[in-house]
Amino acid sequence: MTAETFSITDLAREFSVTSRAIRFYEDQGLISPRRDGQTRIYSRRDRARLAWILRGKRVGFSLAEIGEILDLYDLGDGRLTQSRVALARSREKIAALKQQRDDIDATIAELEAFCVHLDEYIAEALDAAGVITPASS
Amino acid sequence: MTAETFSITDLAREFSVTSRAIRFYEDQGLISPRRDGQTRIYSRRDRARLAWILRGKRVGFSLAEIGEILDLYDLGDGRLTQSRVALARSREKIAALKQQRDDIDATIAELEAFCVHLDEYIAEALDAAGVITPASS
DNA sequence: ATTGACGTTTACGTAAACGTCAAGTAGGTA
DNA sequence: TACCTACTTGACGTTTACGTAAACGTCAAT
Repeated sequence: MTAETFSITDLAREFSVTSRAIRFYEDQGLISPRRDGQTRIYSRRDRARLAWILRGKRVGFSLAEIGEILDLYDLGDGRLTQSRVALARSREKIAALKQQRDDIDATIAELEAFCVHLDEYIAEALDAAGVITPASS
Repeated sequence: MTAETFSITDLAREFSVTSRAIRFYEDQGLISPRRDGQTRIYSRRDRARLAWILRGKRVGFSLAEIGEILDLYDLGDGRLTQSRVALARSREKIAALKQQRDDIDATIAELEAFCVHLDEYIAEALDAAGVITPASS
């Protein structure tokens, strides 16, 4: 079974980030590991948060936005109004992400079409040079 | 039919960016409109490049990366080696984009699940307060 | 003739997300 | 005891992508 707690370098290695970055996320209020004296000790929950942070980054969220989202997860008191706000915010994020996914799909499509052109061009160029290409038999 | 040429503010308005940003893209070598004296005049090709730039940004490319990609499109002499490089680079970008799309899908799924929880929580809270909710009849 | 809208360049400012020292502590090992 | 390693907190540096202000030219309308 995986360990219950982790050091900062454990997490740094596991997620391929520097410990400097992890401390920075803490400065920004995104993680709050407990301490043993000065030393930070990360729980699995902290580890999960870090994973969220990093994926959020890959998806294009700023650290501030990631902070907001993580806050939404910890409603704490679970007040009704707060839940509603969280719901609205979450749906906004979802809409933004869907838009972004469409952008990505469009970009992929365009690049793939471009690859096809390149393929054809390369095949022709080789063909013109008298090289036998797989599809030109 | 749409105009053949555009001013910087035309494009700024159309794409909701500042003219400052557009000039900046020019500084970075991403667009090179022709000039009438000092004044920039953008062709439809320039406009298309700008659209590419902005979508590239939304997708998470840096301006430098966008520059690379745009360069790939203008092979110019169309040298064989260059085409092969372009092909390889394009496929790398495509792979990265697909990875990113998966990240986005995962994030959307997580947020949607969270929304479901919130919905349930809100319904329960209202129910407990004696409010009649649509699904609790 | 002046105002206003639009354009230009040059140059410094800024926010985000860390990198990179510097300088010190705490604990284990040779 | 000396040293090494891991960890800590500042604090300044860096890159990216523009914002913003200064100072000016151009042209149409009032």
